[in-house]
Amino acid sequence: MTLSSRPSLIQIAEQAGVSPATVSRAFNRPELLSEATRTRILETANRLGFRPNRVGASLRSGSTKTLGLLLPTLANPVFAACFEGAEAAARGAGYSVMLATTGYDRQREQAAARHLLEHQVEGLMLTVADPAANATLNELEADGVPFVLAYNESTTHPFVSVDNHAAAGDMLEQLVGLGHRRVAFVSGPLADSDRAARRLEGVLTRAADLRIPTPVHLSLATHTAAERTRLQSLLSMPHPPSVLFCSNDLLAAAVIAELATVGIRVPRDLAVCGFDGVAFGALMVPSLASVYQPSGEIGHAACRLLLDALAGQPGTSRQLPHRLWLGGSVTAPHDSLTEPALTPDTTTTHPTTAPLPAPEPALIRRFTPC
Amino acid sequence: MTLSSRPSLIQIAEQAGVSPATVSRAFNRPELLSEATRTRILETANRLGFRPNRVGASLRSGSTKTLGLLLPTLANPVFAACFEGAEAAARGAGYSVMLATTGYDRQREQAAARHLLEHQVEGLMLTVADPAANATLNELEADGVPFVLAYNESTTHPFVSVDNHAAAGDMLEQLVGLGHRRVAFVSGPLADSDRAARRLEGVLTRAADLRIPTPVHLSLATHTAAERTRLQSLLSMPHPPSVLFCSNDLLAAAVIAELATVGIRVPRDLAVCGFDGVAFGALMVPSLASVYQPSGEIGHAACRLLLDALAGQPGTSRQLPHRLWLGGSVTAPHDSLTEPALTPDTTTTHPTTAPLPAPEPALIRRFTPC
DNA sequence: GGATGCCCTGCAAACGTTTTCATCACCGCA
DNA sequence: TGCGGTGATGAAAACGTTTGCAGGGCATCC
Repeated sequence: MTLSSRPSLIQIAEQAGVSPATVSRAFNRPELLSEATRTRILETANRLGFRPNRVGASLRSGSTKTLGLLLPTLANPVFAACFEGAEAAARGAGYSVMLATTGYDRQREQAAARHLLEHQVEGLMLTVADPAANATLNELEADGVPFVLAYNESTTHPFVSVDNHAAAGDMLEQLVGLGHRRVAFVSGPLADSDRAARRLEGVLTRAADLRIPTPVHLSLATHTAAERTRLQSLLSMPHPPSVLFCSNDLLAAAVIAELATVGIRVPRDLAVCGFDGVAFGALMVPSLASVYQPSGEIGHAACRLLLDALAGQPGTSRQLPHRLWLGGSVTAPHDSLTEPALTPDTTTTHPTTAPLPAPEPALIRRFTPC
Repeated sequence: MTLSSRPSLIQIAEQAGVSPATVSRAFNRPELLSEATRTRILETANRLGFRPNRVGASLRSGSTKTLGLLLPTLANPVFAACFEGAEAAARGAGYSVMLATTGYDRQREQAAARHLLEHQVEGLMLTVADPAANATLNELEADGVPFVLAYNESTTHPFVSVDNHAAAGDMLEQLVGLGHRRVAFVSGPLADSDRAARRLEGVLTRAADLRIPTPVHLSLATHTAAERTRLQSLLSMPHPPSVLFCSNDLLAAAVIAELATVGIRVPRDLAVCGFDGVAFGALMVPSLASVYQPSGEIGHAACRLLLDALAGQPGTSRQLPHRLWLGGSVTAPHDSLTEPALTPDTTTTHPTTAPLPAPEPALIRRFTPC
């Protein structure tokens, strides 16, 4: 019933009649001790409720066994999944993860990175707006802090992502295969996301390959009232797009909701697809067509890459395979019969494109508890 | 270009020609120093790129300025928002948050709590299955570790949540006001979530108050194939429910998707509502009717409560106000004309029930970057 | 001019652990 | 009997910081 704080290693040593060093060894190098002393120590520790103090250990050993993870926001389930993947990988290696979110704000990004470094994280995993020009990254580099990018792609820094260029191209190809010719790519400000920029590029490149009209790019900025009219004016052009390819699923959902308010039905009047493959997209009605990227694995792989680097095994950047999920939000355009459709075998194939397995049969299960 | 790790406070002291103590004070108690020495130290620190080592500081001061947050999963945006709220509150007070997820697993819960405590977090915020009987909580209590529950309600432990009982009752009342009489409450196993249990209770109590037939409870467990048929058999009863009240939004979305596969349209054939008020619910078409709970603020308030307790100002549990969001997934039942509707003023009113402000006009903005 | 007090700074211990080095007992072997 | 080796443990320093205590300098006041 005492509120006495837990005993330290020293008290265990005294109680067990050994030196502090021996107690330490009982936990970290048990093979060095005799059976007898080891069990005696473990028993005393148990009895007194000993809990090793990582702060002391970290200070002395110079290793906190902790990694930092810097993400834009957890409101996007993509990043939430990334955290869980990274955390699992870290835990598997005896490491902890310290998470911080930036809200897409450069100031907070830098502040958070420094904060994590003050906590002596041994390395960092992060997603930034544009790795090619990023103050935080430069600082890390200058400091010699090991780090790995997640979701970003870079020629100069280690990263884990999907091949955004190819993935977006693959989705476009599917759309074209369904008969779509007039495509609009919808995104936020490209300066805020190199992913969106690459996806747009991928769409444009593949469109040229497939010889369809150059897709329109609609970049929605902050001010929504105005953006709403821009979206509508896009759709009231003489030859409006038959499909909107949104740079991420959250945006796609928002766009679909927006369209609904002006009476445009998806996919009947207009097809819409997204990018990310978030779980709730599969629950939408119709389900959201999307490019699935394995977020949990991205986090996991980024963490592994970082851990390997810390262990002196630098490893190499990875592009994990994406999958196309052709949900009900995309169908053939209603005027598709009036335009010649490409035959499937004129389209190029990509090794990373594979049909997504049947929709998760146990979604209910995963969402049941709370 | 040197990979030299950052200098310690000692090097700064040497360079600036002062004692380590003075350097420490330059950062923590600057008012104690003369203008001259303070600026000299700060300059040297800046020049050498000094970064205070929190591990050393924590060890000496006995305070890590870090709190633990233990949540079931980030896959549910409710908890993601909770983290961001808690993190903001902590940051505002100079604290950090260390997050761990349990995946609704008791073993992991306990392990994670211990892990956080080894990291010397000064207190814990957590969401558990049932606070009335929880090994982790008992251990914390026995250890005298300060903690605050989030989302859980408890008579014996401090918590921050909404009034689940009243909130669910209020939603039921709205449904009844629309003409619904046959209600089914759908949840996961109640043992996994005291929130769901309280919501069910709230529904049953209010149903009795309003003198409508006792709502049916459908508890969906793990095995989905079987659950699917249970759901369908519920709907093929002689007098099937006209509305499904799901214990959370993710479940509601999954149920709606499930219904769609068997040709049941929402809300035309059956109304569905959820609980949580997650952002993507507002983006669904039709938008998901739900009980909105302020997750960010729950996290924020829980953190404040914990911080106050650490500061010796114990504070009291809080139930934050909920809001009803009457999305398009709920309309009057198609047979409502055949049944007498209660007049609005026969229904009781609750202070925490207030109409939700117009749907977030800038949803697109929030989801644009990635 | 000496006592008083305040402002600024330094000394040194302490936080809890890890780790290097040394010690000691004991065994086997020549 | 002596010697090298091995296995088990201890002594003590170190990690980077904070903080109680003390002291020196300087001004103020009687």
